[in-house]
Amino acid sequence: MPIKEVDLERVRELPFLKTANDDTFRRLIQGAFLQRFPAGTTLLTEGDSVDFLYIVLDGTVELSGTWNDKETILALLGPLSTFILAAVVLDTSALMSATTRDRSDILMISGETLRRAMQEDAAFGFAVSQELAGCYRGLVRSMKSQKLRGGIERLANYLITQRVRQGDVETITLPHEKRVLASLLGMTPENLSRAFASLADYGVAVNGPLVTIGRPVVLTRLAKPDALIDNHAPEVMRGGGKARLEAWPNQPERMTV
Amino acid sequence: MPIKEVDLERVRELPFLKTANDDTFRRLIQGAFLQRFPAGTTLLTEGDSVDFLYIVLDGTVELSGTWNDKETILALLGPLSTFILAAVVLDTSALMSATTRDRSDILMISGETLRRAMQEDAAFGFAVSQELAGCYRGLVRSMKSQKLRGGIERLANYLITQRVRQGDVETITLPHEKRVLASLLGMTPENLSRAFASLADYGVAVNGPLVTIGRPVVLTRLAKPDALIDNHAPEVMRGGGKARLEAWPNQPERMTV
DNA sequence: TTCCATCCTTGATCTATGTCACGGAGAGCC
DNA sequence: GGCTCTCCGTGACATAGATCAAGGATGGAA
Repeated sequence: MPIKEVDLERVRELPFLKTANDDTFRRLIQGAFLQRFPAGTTLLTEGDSVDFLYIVLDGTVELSGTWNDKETILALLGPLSTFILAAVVLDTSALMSATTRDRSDILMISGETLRRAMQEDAAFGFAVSQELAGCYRGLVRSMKSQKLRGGIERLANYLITQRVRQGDVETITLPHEKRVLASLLGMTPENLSRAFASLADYGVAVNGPLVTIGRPVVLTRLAKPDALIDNHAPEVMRGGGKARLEAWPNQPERMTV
Repeated sequence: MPIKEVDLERVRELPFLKTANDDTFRRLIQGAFLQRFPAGTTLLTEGDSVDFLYIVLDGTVELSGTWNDKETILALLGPLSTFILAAVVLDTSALMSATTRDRSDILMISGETLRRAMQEDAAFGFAVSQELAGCYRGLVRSMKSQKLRGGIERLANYLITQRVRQGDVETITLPHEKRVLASLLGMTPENLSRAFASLADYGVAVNGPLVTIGRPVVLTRLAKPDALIDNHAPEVMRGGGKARLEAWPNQPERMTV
């Protein structure tokens, strides 16, 4: 699948490619592939050695890990996310599997070329560091959420984050199947159902993939969102008024769709 | 506290400084401080803006996060670990608090200088990327352990990792108080006690900070260690023989003490 | 020595979460 | 319509983990 001019322009706008000089950019693109995959395609299995940096141009990619016949989803990535960057930088094997959830257009950049470019174009190398730092901080946030909050609280905060991202609407649309969401939030589908049921007391009404947040203030009081865990970018949080809610800066961090 | 020549040599050996050119190294050190802190000193509180990259030269530093009056330990760092690198690279505020657990010697490098150096010395910038990538992968491992394993399994794997790192000895020494270990493993101290008690059936005997692993094979059968979760570097795993145990490469990743 | 503080352990109990089983709603198909 | 499939919700139950309370061990400090 040829790389279209319009795709190139989109990719060029990625933060970690924006500061690269034209020469670096050209080199990276020259050895790159753009491929369209159907839903459910396994792009990478954990343990595989990694030859490419992947960039989601369209669709959704799920990053997951397994152990002892159990599986968990670690992140869901939408357009213009990179993944497997850390493994590429270290030229080692992947710790996570990557699977498409929708039909997806994926740009694959040669890992070898990327590493060489980083060592020759310092501005580009710095931008990659920033991208990695963003991924790292995204994971720190997930980890804190996982260890410090209970299931209902994780769900409540997820809903609030979605609400902000979807433009403070009253009714949000869950972007994924509920069993996928359950795994991302670290619980079973059965428990997610029950968590939704519990949130009815806080003004949350569920209708298929549509979730109406009738009393955002009440839900927020339960969720206690925190700027150091929840990344509500690009919108800024209003209301609430507690210490940590006062300043809610945009974080240039990876967003988990 | 003046920076001694011997300290400089140790710091120079850090992977992420080894490839830096002499000029870069000199510049980084020039604006650096070496400070000795007593145990229990808070170096950084989550939310603080970050001006320095920290490097543990001696002692132990705990990275923790809080929410809703609960606290959890995210990592315990020993000598020659860096921390808060991601926040420095992005010039943003810290997501974790950092506290000394022992008396500790900490080298502090100006964040501004570091960022400038990265953009001027591509080899150095690349090395920082590798350091960040290692931190990221360490967190991915923790996350998988947290979401996929139960408390007893997490403890069992912790013990096996310690055994490998301490040189395959029969009796290992827990490097931290048990309540600290409990928080790191994501459980309460009470539950850690009970988890130790359960492991008695698998040949584990506890005596204060000394833990004797009488039947490593039996414990390993329970723990099911996995190269994609547990980082047993620098030693290589022997025995076991299951698929994923065959190759257990040394991972150049951050080690959580 | 006695006192006190800290850390750890243990038992009783409660809560959260996982597991198993079942049934309904809806989509696609013949 | 009737079939089958997947996803979702729900009840009954089992298990893991948290909480509360108490007490034992240890190691200073007076």
